[in-house]
Formats: sequence, structure tokens, C-alpha cells
Amino acid sequence: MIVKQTTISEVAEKAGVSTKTVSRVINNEEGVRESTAKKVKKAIEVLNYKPNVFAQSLAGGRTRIIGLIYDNPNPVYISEIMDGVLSYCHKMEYAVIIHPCKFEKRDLTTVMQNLIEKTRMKGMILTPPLSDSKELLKMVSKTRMPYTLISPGSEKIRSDSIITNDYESSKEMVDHIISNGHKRIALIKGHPGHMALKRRTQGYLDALKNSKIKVDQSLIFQGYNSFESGINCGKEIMKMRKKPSAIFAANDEMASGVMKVIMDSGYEVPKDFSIAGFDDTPVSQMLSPPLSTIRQPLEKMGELSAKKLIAQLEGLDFFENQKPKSRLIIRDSISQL
Amino acid sequence: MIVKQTTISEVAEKAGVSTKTVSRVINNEEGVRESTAKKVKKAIEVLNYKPNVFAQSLAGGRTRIIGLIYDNPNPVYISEIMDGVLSYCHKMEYAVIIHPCKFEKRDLTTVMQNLIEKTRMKGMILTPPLSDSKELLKMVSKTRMPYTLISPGSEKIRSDSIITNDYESSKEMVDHIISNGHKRIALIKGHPGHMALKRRTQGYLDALKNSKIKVDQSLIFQGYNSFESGINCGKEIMKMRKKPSAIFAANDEMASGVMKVIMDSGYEVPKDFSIAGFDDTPVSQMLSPPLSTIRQPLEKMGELSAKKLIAQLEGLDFFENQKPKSRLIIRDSISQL
DNA sequence: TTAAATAATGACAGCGCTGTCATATTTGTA
DNA sequence: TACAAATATGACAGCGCTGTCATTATTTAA
Repeated sequence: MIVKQTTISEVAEKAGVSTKTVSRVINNEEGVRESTAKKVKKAIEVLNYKPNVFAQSLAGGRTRIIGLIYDNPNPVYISEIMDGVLSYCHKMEYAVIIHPCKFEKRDLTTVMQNLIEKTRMKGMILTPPLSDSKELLKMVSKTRMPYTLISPGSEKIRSDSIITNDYESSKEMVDHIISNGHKRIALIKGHPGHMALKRRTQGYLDALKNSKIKVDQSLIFQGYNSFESGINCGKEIMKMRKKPSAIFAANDEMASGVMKVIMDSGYEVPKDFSIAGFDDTPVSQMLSPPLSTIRQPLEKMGELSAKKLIAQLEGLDFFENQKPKSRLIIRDSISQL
Repeated sequence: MIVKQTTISEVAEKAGVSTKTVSRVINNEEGVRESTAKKVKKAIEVLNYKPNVFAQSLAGGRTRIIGLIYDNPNPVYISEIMDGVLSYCHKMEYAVIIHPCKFEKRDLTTVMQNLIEKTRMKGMILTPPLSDSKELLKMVSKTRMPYTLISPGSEKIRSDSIITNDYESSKEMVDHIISNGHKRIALIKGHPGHMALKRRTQGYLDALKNSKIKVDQSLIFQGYNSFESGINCGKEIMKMRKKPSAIFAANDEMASGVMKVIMDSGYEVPKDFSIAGFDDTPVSQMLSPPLSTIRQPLEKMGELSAKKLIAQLEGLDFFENQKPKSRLIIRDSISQL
């Protein structure tokens, strides 16, 4: 910007008060007479004054900056979370430092520490699988910086984490499959490093149990969240003599992989195999047949994570004790047996 | 952060020089003796000193902040662009304000102006279709703030915009389809507001022309970039008496839509219809059959846009005069006729 | 009506850095 | 060796704001 920006003292002069009083009005401090505040607000409006955040930070030590840290799992996932975080932070006038990073990296902790020190961020939102990195959490805790965790492994509802009903909705999906007459239901598990996905496994297990279906370990496959790993699991399934009639994958990518193998093997979905995924990524509706899946309220979760974090930062105690709810999206990939 | 950060004067004291000299070293200003610089660097290292960006901005007036503004077209698209922008900016120690917004919004210009003033960003990267918003560009130009445009409508290679060979690769794709014996090739055009997609149309047109195939207007359909619009175009195609044998869509979403309709109508791809898309979004490889498409070097483009912008900001003149190249990804959706 | 208590406002230093310009140091030249 | 020119360094103000604490205006109580 070449244009000079108006400063607090110009506002003060215009309003006929001291800069400190203007400062009070800006920051909603109490102890300003209504009439004075009105004068000041008027002057701010007329002069189109915008506080200089750098000066504010420098003088007050309070910087309105938080970080959103992710380990690029799925662009769609992050993008929705980000939308929620950004819109809330924008409203609250917080700046967000977006930082993709590599989970496996050895020096992740050091890199993050540097980032924190350099940017002077005051809080941090961690997405999975970062939200389960013991090492990272330890380091962040040590700085005493507040953070919120999105979908950490732990089931507990805590003020510093956002979890959804992954467990319940997985169970619901498997129940749905069972109610369609399926008994041999395979599971493609998620990446073992992603704790949150374990809840989906548990949902599968408990649904079977409730319906008195014995868990058959040969029907449980280890996937790694990717399309390719879905393909590999699909191939294994195709090799079985006694194949399942339905397959529940812990995410849509893996479900797509399985589906591809099935179709390439000359079978039909859902005639020969029923399939369900998780996440409702755009691909799930583009497939033929479109995939039954589960939609998480990602944007909401992003918003909530920012809300909790900012509440901590401002010393408010905001404790939303209900989980944002995922919901089943039933499309055409599950047949009545 | 609770921890106190080291300041420039502590470094100065440790190194036995003035703060100004430390400042000189930090900013790579000339006129510092090698030996002095070494002492200072040592002290910085030992004390793990990180300059306070707020103080720097306030004192120097130079803020290292740029904005990445987008109108959420496709999460995957943005996410790759963002990766490129962020990694380069991180390296150059620039902060990036990510700002999604709505293209159609009436007050877009005002909102952006406020954003600029509030954040004090010094430059801006605009993605399509924002990069073609006359209104917005006019406002930005008026502030004299440098910007770079990703895939604007204009073909010209300019120092402030990044374009790829959309035209050439579309042509190449259509050539490829033609070389497989197809003569009746339909086109699903992109959203009319997205100028860059017009180049794809032109590629189609010229490929036909070169091969002496007469352009049949009834084979050209207006899509709107979405899966749904692909479905609509697909339905129209299915209604034709004299159907095309191949369909080229200006993006993968629309191609998927068309493909779905084809398969739902009982036809097979590529046996009955060949299809090609554009963008190589994840969905394209998950489809059965996987889609032949075109991959743009999005991350590279993001990086380049940041590079050009920062070059402008620092008064360097960086002029990359070659376009980052897209390339054909040939999978199984096109048959030999 | 007046003093004490309370509320509203202001003066001023200082946050950590960089710009300007003065001063010290080194180098080159005769 | 002396002195000008060139180079390196430092002193200090000030960027725009907020914290602290002093001062002034208003309300309350006696």
C-alpha cells in the first residue's frame, strides 16, 4: 500500500479525546462514557480508521494469530475444515497461519517450534494425524500455548478437542448393512497411525456383536487410507474362496479402490458386493453406482475448533459438550440380500 | 507464548555492537565488515534470536505479507496451488493470508479493500475466476498493490500472470481422440465466466480444424464446471439421434457427470463412448474406467505466482517467460474406433 | 453543601525494531 | 606521515499502539 493509513491520534484529535480513550473504545474496555464512545466511533467511521495490528501486537503483546497445522491427508478434508476455521477467525479478527507439514518428518517438533517462535502465534489447531502425535503435543504443552485437536484418538470429550460420533455412525452404517441381510461383512481398516479411524473399526465390531454375528478376522483388512491400499485389499478379497457380500471401508478412497477391483473382476456393485465408505468426498457421488457413505460436519468442526481455541485465548470458558454429528448418506452401493 | 523472546538489544550486547548493526546483519544490508557480521550471526545463533515481525513492520513499514484469494472452485485445485504458494513463501519468510470469497458477491470489491487495509498485505495472488474480475482488478490496481494472476483469460505472457498451455494441451487431447479414429467429438464447455476455460474450447476447435473436421455446433454443450452440469449435458447427448462417439469435457467433474449418465443409460465407456476430462483430479483415476485427462502443474503454478509477486515486491525483476506445462494423462476412457 | 468515593479520562513511557544522520574507523594518496 | 575519501558503526528518534498511573469529573453519602 502506498496510501497512508489513518492513525489513532488522528482519530483522537477528531473526536477531541486522548489516544488512550480511542484505544479503550477499540478494545471494548469498560469505563468509557456512552457519549464519549459514540463520538469516538463516529470519528473512526468518518476517517475509516483501521487499527494497525502490528502496533497493537507490539504494544500490547497480544497478537491475534493462530496456526492451523495439517499433514495433508486429503485436500477435501482439509479444505472444509479450513473453511470453518477461516470464516470464524475472520469474524473474530484473528489471523490464521496455515501450515502443511509432514507427519513422518524427524524434526517435526523442531520445525514447529521454530514456526511458533517466528510467527508468534498464540494458539494452534491440529488436524489428524498430527492431533495424535505425542511428541508434538508434548512440545506444544511445554510452551503453554493453547491448542485444539481435531479428531484425536481419545474418546473423551475435552475442552481442547473436537470429536464426532465416528463410532456411532460407523456402527449405524454396519447396522444398515446388516439390516439389508448381509452377514459376511468385510472391513477395510484405516491407517494404523490415525487413531480416530480406530473408532470406526470399533463401530464395525460392536455392530456385529449386537447382531450376534461372529467377527471373522479373515474379513478384516488393513488399509492405509489411500486408493491404492483399497485396491490391494480388494485384490485380496477377490482371491478369497468364501467372499464377503458387503464391504465397509474406513474412508471413501479405499472404498473406491475396492470397488474398482470388483468391477474390473467382472462383478457388479451392489449386485455382487455391497460397499460403504466414509467421508462423503466428492468422488463418492461420482462413482457408478454412487457410494453410500458417512458425512462428517467438517466445516462445523473447523469452526468449533477455532471457537474453542479462541475462547481459551481470551480466557472465556466455552465448553460445547455435544459432538457435531456425522450422518449416513445412503446411495446405491448397498443391496438388499 | 509465555516465554520471553530475545530482543535485538540482547543480541547487540552479546555481540558487542549496536542494535543498528544487528539490524543490518538481519536484513543483509551492505556495509558491514565480514568479521562483525560473523560475530553478530554467532550471537543470533547462540541466543536463538528471532526478529519480532511486528516491530519490524511497525518500524520499517515493510510487511512481509501477501494474500492468496480464491473463490473456492475446487478444493483440490486450490489445495495444490496453495501448497506451492505456501512452501515458497515459507522459504522466503513471507506470511500468507488465505482468503476464500464469493465471486458473485456484490460487495466483493469493498470486502477485499477492507481486507487489504486491515491486514496490510503487500501483494495478492488471485486465482480464477477472480483473476478475471475487471472490477476487482481495477480496485487492486488503484491501491498500487502488486498482484499476480493465476490463469487469467488473457493469453498474453505477462510478468504479473501465470498461464499454462491449456490451449495446446486441449488441442493435443482432441488430436489424440481424433487419431483414435473419432470424428464426431462432443465438447462440454466450461463455465462462461471462467475465461481460462475458453482456451480449452479454442484448443478443441483448432484441433478439429487442423484435421479438416467440420465443427458441428450441435455437438457443443454449455457446462458449468459442476458434476451436475455434466449430468445435464450427458442427458442431452443421450437424447440425440446422431450421437457423438467421443466427448471432451473441460474438466473432470463434468466428464464424470457425462460418464455417469452414459453408464446409467446402459452404455459402456469406452466401448460406446470415449471420454476425456481436464485437471486430473483424484476422481479421474478412481472411475471405472479411469479417465484420460490433462494434468496442470498446479503446485508449480502456485510457486511461480508467489515468486513473481515477491520479485515485484522486492523490486527485482523476475520474468519467467515460459509457461509451466500441462501434460496428457492417457488412461482407459478412450477407445480406438 | 462538602468531603469522600467512584468513575472517566489523559500524560507519558516503552514495546522491538529501522531510518536518518552523525561519528568513528579504515583505506588510499601524496 | 598527514589528510582526504571511503567505509563501517552508532546514537537516537519514532513507527502506532497499550499499560500504568496520575489527574480530573461526577456521583454518593453525610
